[in-house]
Amino acid sequence: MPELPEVETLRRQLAVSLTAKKIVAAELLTPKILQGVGDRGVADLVGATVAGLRRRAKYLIVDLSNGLSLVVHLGLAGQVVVEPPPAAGGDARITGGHPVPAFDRPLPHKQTHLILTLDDGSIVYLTDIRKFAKLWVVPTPEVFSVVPDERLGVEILGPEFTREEFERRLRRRSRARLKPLLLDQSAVAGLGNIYVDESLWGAGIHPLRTPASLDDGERTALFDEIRAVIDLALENGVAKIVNARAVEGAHLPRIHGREGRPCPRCGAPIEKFRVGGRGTYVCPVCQLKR
DNA sequence: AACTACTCCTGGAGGC
DNA sequence: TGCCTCCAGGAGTAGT
Repeated sequence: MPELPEVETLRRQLAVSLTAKKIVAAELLTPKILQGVGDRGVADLVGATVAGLRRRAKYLIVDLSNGLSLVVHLGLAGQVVVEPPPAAGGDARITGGHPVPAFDRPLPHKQTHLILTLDDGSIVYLTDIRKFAKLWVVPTPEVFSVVPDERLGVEILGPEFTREEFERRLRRRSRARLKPLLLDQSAVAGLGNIYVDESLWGAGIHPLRTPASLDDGERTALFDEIRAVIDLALENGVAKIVNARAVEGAHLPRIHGREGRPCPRCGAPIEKFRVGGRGTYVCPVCQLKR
């Protein structure tokens, strides 16, 4: 599930709750999620203090005081829960990522793959029902080997995401269909299936259109909508989807996961079809194929 | 360059 | 109730 807004929202919360805390225990319950870079493991995290949290595309980077970094990719169904220390009383769990299993399930459970215990008694749990999540433990200067710029395109929230840079990247793949192009992390980094559908709907552009078919106004609209939908999710809450359906009443998503329901702009029934194997939602009236 | 298929996994939903 | 099939928000690789 987790796309840029979900990972960034999680990063912001973890920055508050983990920074300056020391890791006193680390347990990896599912070894296969740890990716091999050198011989480092989660045991190397013990004794280190969390120096800060960064994000690149959908990767979460936990920088530690001992020169190592823990890099996490939540994949399709990764979830993080931080259980506050018992003494904290009313403090709620911090939760992020895929909402299944329910965040309030007792932890750990059989889908829990990593447990980090901090020196204030709080516990960080990484859960993933599908085991597609990935972890790396690498020296901080080598984080780039996990998240290389040649595989990860322009960062949407960064200063380099300008209209000019976006258009340059569209021009490079002018005959590709927009949906797979926007999903390709090496073009624009951070979008996933939900936010691509939302951006294209916002701009009134059909996912099977190509960059070459867009006029000036459409290119600008698409650029603006990508920023707008990401900002909306960061400010007002991320898209709420459970079992591939939009949660009724949530402000996002507006179109993804809403097959047959009325388009919020024109009222036409939203349609679903497949593009490159991915479930894709469009308003057949607002998003003309042209 | 662009597209498809297949892979890693497991759980939930819907059809019968 | 059970069994079957399909589907799922990511991303890498291989083949056409």
